[in-house]
Amino acid sequence: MPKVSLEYLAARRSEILDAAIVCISREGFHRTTMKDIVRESRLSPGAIYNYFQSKQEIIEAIAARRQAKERELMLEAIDDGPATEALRRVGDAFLDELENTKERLRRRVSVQLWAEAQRSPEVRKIVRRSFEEPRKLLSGVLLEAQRQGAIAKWADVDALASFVIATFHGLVLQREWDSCFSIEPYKRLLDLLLKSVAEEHEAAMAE
Amino acid sequence: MPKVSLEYLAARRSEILDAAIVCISREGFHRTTMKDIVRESRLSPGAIYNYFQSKQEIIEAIAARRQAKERELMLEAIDDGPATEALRRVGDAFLDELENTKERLRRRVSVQLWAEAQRSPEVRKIVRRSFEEPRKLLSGVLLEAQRQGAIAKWADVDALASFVIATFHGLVLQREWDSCFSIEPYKRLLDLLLKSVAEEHEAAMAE
Amino acid sequence: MPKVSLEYLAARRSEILDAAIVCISREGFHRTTMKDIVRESRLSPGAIYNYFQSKQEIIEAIAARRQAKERELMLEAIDDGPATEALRRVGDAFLDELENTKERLRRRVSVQLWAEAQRSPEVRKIVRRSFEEPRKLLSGVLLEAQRQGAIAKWADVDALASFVIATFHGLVLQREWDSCFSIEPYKRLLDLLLKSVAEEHEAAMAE
Amino acid sequence: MPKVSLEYLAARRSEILDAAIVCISREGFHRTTMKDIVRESRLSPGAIYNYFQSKQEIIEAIAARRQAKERELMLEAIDDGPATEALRRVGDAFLDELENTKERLRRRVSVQLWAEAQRSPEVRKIVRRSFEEPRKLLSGVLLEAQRQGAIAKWADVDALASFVIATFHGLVLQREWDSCFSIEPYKRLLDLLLKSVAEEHEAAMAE
DNA sequence: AATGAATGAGATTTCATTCAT
DNA sequence: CATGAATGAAATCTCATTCAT
Repeated sequence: MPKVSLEYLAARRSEILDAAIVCISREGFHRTTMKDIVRESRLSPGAIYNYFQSKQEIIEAIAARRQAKERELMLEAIDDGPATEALRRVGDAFLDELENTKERLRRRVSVQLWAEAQRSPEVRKIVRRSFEEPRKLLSGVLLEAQRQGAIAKWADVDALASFVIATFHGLVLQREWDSCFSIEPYKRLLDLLLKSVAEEHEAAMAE
Repeated sequence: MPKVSLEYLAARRSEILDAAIVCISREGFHRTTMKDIVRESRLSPGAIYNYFQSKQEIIEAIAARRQAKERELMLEAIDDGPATEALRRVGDAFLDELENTKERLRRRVSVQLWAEAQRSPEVRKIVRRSFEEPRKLLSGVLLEAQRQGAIAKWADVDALASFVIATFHGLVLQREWDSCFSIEPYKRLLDLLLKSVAEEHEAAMAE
Repeated sequence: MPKVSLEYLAARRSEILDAAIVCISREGFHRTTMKDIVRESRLSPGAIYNYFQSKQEIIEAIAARRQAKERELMLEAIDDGPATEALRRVGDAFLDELENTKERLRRRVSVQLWAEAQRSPEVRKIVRRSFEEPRKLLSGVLLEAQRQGAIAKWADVDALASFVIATFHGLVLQREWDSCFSIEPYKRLLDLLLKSVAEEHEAAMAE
Repeated sequence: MPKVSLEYLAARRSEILDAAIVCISREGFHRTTMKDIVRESRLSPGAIYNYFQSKQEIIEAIAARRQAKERELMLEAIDDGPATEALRRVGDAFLDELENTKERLRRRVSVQLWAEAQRSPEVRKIVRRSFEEPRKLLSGVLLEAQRQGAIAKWADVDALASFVIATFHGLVLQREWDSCFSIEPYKRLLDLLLKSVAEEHEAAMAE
């Protein structure tokens, strides 16, 4: 029987991850030392190692938590109205989040995750899931929209889903470095694209 | 005055960078040790430090070389025909490169550069340039296309340039992790978008 | 006055030592962590620290218990028959034990005690006693045997006692690592030695 | 091509082992820190790790060097005269060494090796060899002595070799802890044993 | 210029021990 | 007395960098 509740343990774990995210968003994963995380979390090295077996496991946990969160966000956006408008809702949900300060912190960490995924099989597995799962969810709802006539028959909904997600990831990067960044123009171009694939007479994607 | 020619020095520098890229694409920047680069370049630590003052300077040089190369590639694509078709040429040039094996290696390193840019001001400066310069070049040629009537007056060419570049960066990431990745669908969607902004009667971006 | 009986306390102490012996025989003293002992004893760290002030105290207690046990074993063997046959009885008692599985576990720990005695004064004191006391007991009974004429006058019973004990310790080590180990030959050689020192006409040890 | 000669490298390696032996003989293997060895060897941590991959590898190298040295010592003693006297020569060689100050240092480390052999397969392999090889060499020369008639036909030379080695190992331990230790009595008892197995009429070991 | 052995600061991790509950 | 989460000193090992040759 545990001395403290499972909730307590989960909360502590989460606190450590929060502290780690702050550090990693500042200095990157590899320049963040365990000492940094110790300081930020106001715990001791030993305490942290009671919750995570290694520094590597921390970045994996961050990746997993992130992936779960994004999945949730996307499911909410998808289910929150008619399928015909789902893509717009998803776009708004994710794009609006980009302006949120805390979210920007997490997006900085995402870039670190991408870099780490290139060498860590564990992180790669999770990052890969965070690419494929949203694409499948989006594909699914776009297919439904297509059935309902909101998207033209000739459109390739899988490609559309991939395209939209790729654009979003590119925006995450631009948000970081582009000095004159603003969301609005992207929304308009996304809308424009949506309208294009809605038109029956268009045949660009047909084969 | 140097004992060996400047060409010799530049060639050696370049060799070291090539070796470093191989290592970094395998293990990431921070997990790549100087020893790794020494082994891959078949030089000695001392030799490498004759060409670069630090490991950090190596990643900066990689970023700079990369940025110059991309600039060149874009200039070529832009200048290689009528402005009205420039975006298509640029898209093809960059997208086709994604399938090139050596290029994929370099793109893996790009992800490392993005991660490193978050903490190193030097790398950030170069990465930022590699975001902004292509955007300006693209904006310029799109503006020209707009003047020539290939793009509708109401279209925001700056946003369009940013959008296209964002999409491309997202593709670089998808190329890494998405198992069922293929370029063709993206090209079609890009074409579709181009056609949308070519049509006078469309007013989505008007204000 | 204690809340629980002294017997209970002693039993718990003993249980902890048993658990520690299992761990130490597996991984050695220094590679055995308190966590290991906690797991093996099915207690908690705090509980163990109620019975022992430190990990060091545990190894000391093991040494002391071991020493007491050996003393007892030797006293039994000595007192269990005529002095003239005592050495043979002692030899049998200890050698036969070497085949006992549980005893082998303890003998493995003995080797750890020897190693630890080299740096810990406390352990050294006990280990030293476990060398000297048996030697004195054995010397005493051999002297008695000599008085009774079973051992020749010229024989150095102290040296003989030391010699026999040294051989036994060497066997403990061989038992560990020698693949083709068997007790019988040693018993015969011991007998042979005994007969040699029993013969009046022999003068090898005289000077 | 190496910057320095192979001899230089071997000498450095050996110096490190010497330093380690001093430390380990003082504090035992596990209480000896790399810092201790660094201090004693007047090198830096990094330098030591150029010669050994880990602390564990240091103890293994010590074991191996020790084993080689003992082998050499035994071969010398065996070959240095008639087989009929070999056992006496071996006994003298090893026993006399016990009084040597530097050798005592090494013998203390041997005890640490025995303890470490219980958990490290690598060390165990070497320690095992250091038990079995001397036994075989001794058996061989005793067999030759037996052929030459110096040892009775009925004697079990394998057992005799094992017995002698066991006794020696026991002495190493007694040398450490027994306050009134002296070599002479052991030599006499060894001689006595030798004479016993030389006599034809004795039949104790016959079967 | 090139070499590569040496440096040593600093990183990650362990684990004996404590103490609030 | 028991619990087990927390502590933090200290251990092992790494690796960017230097410098005598």
